[in-house]
Amino acid sequence: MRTVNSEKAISDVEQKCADRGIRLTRRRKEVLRTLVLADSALSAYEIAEQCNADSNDPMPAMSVYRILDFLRDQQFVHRLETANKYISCSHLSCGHDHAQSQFLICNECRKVEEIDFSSEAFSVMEKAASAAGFSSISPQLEVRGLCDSCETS
Amino acid sequence: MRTVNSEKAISDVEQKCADRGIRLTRRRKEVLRTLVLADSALSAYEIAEQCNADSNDPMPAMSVYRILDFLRDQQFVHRLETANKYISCSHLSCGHDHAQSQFLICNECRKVEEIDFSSEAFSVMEKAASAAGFSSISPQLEVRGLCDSCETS
DNA sequence: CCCATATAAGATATAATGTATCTTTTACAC
DNA sequence: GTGTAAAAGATACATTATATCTTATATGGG
Repeated sequence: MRTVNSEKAISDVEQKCADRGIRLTRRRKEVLRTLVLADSALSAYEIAEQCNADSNDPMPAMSVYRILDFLRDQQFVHRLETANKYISCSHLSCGHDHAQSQFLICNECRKVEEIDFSSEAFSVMEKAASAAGFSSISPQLEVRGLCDSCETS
Repeated sequence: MRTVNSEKAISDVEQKCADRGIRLTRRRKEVLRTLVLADSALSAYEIAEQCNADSNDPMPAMSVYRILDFLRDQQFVHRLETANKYISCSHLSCGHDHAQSQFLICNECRKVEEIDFSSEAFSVMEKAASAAGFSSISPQLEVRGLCDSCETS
């Protein structure tokens, strides 16, 4: 498990949904829970598989995609574009917004860390982008590498 | 066309292959030329399609994948991980190595710019990564955004 | 020059990821 | 309760990619 506070994260999401006037249905909660409990980022089909292992009511992959769209719109889940996988936001229990999301992805063990680059780092990037004709850039960044434990082994 | 020097780029690659003792076969040259002439990044299947439009000898998609592997090994071509597309290196005619490759990708018109971030920008990122337990990170970075011309329209 | 070997290419099947669309069910307001 | 909108189910299919086996081509050593 990625966190000891999985249950709290889920109930915090429930509260946020209530606040926003949207529904965290049973199916959506299943998908969210799967991601919150996962040790790593999962593909949509892996999520479906995991849901099916956990319950008798089969979760079709198509539903997973739809539900991921919803959860991503709400910023509860991120899609890792370089990995075609999905991961729950590490700030589910925070009160404030997390428009920024930077990920470090280990090419060996697939571990993913969601970090906050300094605004300095981001503004350096923005400056370089702007010079190349891109004034507005996405704050989502995926950096591949080796985590320290994979590197030393 | 991305450059007026397409032909030069290709013959420079031929020279590099000769220097490295590897073969730039007809098929490989076809794929490379397609990418060098392309206005944008192409998927493997789009490359095959384009090759087939240009010649009578059908290029199977499987060959494209194999050839892309080769061209990527040699750093003549990059894979855009966030787009599942391929693009020729913008430094085909340079004498020196280009281990680094940073891309700005327009979410609207799909334009791609290959740029060189300052080493300062990269070291800022490395520092943040290192603090999060990733001491070795890949120099390939893909930043999504809107190019200035799409932004204003 | 011819053969042996290695590299490249061809061919086929299939896996993995994702989208489109139409129908049915469920939740919720009235 | 009934009507409406949102969610979920179901099916088909598109796109991207890998695995594997066979055939062709290039290249170096006799």
